[in-house]
Amino acid sequence: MKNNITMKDIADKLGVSSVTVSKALNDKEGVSDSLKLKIKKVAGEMGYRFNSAAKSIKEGLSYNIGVMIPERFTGLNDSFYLRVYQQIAVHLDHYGYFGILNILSSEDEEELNFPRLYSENRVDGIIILGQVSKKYIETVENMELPKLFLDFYDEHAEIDSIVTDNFYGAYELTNYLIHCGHRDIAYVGNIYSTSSIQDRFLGYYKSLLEHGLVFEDRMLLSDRDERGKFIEIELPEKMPTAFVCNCDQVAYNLCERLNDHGYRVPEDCSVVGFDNDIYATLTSPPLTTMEVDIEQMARTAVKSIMEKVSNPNRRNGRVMVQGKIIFRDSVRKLDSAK
Amino acid sequence: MKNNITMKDIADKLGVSSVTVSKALNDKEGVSDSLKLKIKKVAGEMGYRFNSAAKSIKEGLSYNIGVMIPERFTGLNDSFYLRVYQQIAVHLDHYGYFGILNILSSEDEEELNFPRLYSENRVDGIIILGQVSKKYIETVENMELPKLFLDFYDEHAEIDSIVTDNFYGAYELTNYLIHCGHRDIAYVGNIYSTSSIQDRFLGYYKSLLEHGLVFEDRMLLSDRDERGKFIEIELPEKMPTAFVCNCDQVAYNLCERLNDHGYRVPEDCSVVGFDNDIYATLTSPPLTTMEVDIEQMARTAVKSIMEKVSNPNRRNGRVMVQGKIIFRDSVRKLDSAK
DNA sequence: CTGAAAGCGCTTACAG
DNA sequence: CTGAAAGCGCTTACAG
Repeated sequence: MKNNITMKDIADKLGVSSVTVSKALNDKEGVSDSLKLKIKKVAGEMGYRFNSAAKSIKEGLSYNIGVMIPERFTGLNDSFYLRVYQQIAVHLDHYGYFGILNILSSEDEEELNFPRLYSENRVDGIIILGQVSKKYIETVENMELPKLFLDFYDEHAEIDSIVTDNFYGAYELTNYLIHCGHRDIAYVGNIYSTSSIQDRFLGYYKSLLEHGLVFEDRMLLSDRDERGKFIEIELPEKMPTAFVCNCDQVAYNLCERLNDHGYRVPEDCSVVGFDNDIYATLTSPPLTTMEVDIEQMARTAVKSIMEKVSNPNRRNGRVMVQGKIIFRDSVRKLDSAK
Repeated sequence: MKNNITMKDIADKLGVSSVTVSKALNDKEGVSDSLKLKIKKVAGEMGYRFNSAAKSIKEGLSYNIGVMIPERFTGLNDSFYLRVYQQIAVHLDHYGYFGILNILSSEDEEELNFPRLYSENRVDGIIILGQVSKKYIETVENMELPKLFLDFYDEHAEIDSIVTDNFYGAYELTNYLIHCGHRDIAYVGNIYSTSSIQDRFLGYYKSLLEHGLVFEDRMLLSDRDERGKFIEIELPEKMPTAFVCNCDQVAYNLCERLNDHGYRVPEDCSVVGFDNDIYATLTSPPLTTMEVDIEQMARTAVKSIMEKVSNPNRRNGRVMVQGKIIFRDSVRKLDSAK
């Protein structure tokens, strides 16, 4: 133990009790204003630092929230989750909380180990950021702690979740294309790969249906194999006038491919992406896309987990966070547009 | 307080004392192997979770390390520091530690406030990740805690630091260009902007000197204004055969600019970058560049801070972490190359 | 308005 | 090999 200054030290110096010091420093009632002031002043002078561990042990609260990100989402170009985590940290701060990052190793996920965060009682709640295996979801369910899925959900698990509104987002983007006069619109993505890709496809599909447009098989282009590895996108014989891509990176790949085949964006084909990540600004022209509202997701997640910490029975169900369309120059307004 | 299971509960159940339970669970001496086993078994069955706060208060250690990142480095495309933080978290785990992220708001930096991390005694040490203001460096110096600068240093401050070997990295890259037969090599970067840009320039310069090449003013191209905002790079009248860029993003910008002017990479001009970030793979052809070894930086930082936690007088000085050249296709071997 | 006592859950000497 | 006692720094009743 370093020779830290404690409340007792301050109390001794001023000839009062440590109870009084505690009350003064926490702005509680029962200490005269003048004494409070004097105590705070001396505390400052002595370089007193509050010992949060002592408070924790009394209250049974750590004032930390754990954020678990599966290892596989932390690759080089995958900074999305890290940015979410960062926003979470910022918002936790408003509640006097801190965020502790726990990368979930593939091994622990496989072996269904509890995270150390949990078994050492380091946190008052856990946010699982990024899809974990079905099996591991059960492990999470067994943790006696407020918990929250962020950016994914499980239809069976009784755990609150917060996700981007993929369905509505793709629906809106497709509506926009139709509004611009497009009638032959393709969707790019392997819809069996992830639930977001599938949900975004369904939003696209709903828009088609609502506008009386017929979906044909040739309008669905795959972008990756079953293991998630990107493949070369096969352009259809009869070219659509517009493409809804399941994410910006794929939109970027598509643009490259279109250019290679002599198609120009947006003169010959219009393209929209999803995410508004770095790839959206690397094409020329930059992409019209759906911005995932990271800040809002983080804010909502923090609010939800804090509610659950103060009331463990609180249920918020599945919350959708809406994005917003970023209009850029990758969509052409056809003459047929009204 | 939630109705948590404590060591006392396990002790009562087995008719032993909590001291014995503590010893057993911590694999300390003084408990028979059979009792140890039994205690561990019961602990598991009862879903016992260790209360780290209680340990903290006894030992005066939180088993957390704080990582402070100035707010301005956490922008959209600036995931570098977040990736470093993530690696730090992974390595801290090996020591039984966790990482707590504290974004340093511009306001706190301006007003020279201690981070809450520190004033609440939440961590055993602090890693400052990313350059903070001169003034704030003094504030950091006043914190009575092991601390470490990561990815920057201050010539005056008596604080250990870990940085990429910018100087040697640029030196090596330039050597490589010369080895490929280039004699007229420009450097791209505002050398008054940051110390890394300057250090990289000096490495480039050393290579020129060593090879008897003369540096001319026209060979220094600025890439940003005094406020760090990228500007359009002005190509010199007499074009060099190769460019050393202070980072990949600038190399990317330069390639665009070269293409616009009808120069092809690497046929007409060779280009090398620095960082090996996403921009290095977005040019065509992809860039030969210096990979900053994030993993190594994080590992070194964690090792250093842990040493300082166990021995507060430990000084490691300024440690350089070497990168390695990633060879790709943006450099042409000239015929004059030996 | 002020403080003595008890307790949070654990660990560290020390005694048996 | 086992355990009673004390203590880490704080807060929460409760008494004065």
